[in-house]
Amino acid sequence: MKLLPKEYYLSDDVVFLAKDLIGKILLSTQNGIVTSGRIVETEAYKAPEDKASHAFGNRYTERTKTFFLEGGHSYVYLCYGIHNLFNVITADQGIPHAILIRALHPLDGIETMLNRRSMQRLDSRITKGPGSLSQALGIDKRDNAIKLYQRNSNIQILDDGYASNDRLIINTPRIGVESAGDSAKNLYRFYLKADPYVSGKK
DNA sequence: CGTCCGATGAACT
DNA sequence: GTTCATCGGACGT
Repeated sequence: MKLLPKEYYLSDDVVFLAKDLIGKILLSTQNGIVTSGRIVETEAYKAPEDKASHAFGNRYTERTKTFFLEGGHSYVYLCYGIHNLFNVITADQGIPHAILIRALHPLDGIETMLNRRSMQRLDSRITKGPGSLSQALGIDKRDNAIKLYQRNSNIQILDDGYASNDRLIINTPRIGVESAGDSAKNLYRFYLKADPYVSGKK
């Protein structure tokens, strides 16, 4: 079980990293309570040329300034006024690439996740979809712009040796970006085939 | 099964 | 005022 080092996030190939993060473990510690899950679905956002990204055209606002931090930081923002969406910033400082984590296969702290999700019984909706997984892991705006590669961080990404490359990873267009013109056609979404926690299906 | 829509806030026209 | 990287409940087939 190894914490991904800062260097891991500095690649300028955000599409490769989106695929490579499949199988890694996202771990959240909130008030001393640990919850975690294996990443089974991601999407790359390759600004400045990507119209689907908040940082399209290097747009720089109070919200998007996080994109311009060095790779290895988190980017958490409020979507549709309700859902906190968790992203990983990649590449060197000043290059606004990001990866949205869209689904997890739950591992630790399932009881806590059930409580946060107001669910009685475990089913795949617990961490299926970017808003749902953030709620399950207790992620909100306080977790924005933190360093994911430090041992004392509330959010960390770990590699336990799970060989995701030996499994079938599907590559498709992204979800919910129809208005992004040609950028919507890019095959920037990755997911583990046959995993029940992948979004967009039952 | 499917489609529709409200919730709710940040950023933009 | 409108749009938006979403979700879940309501209702029709």
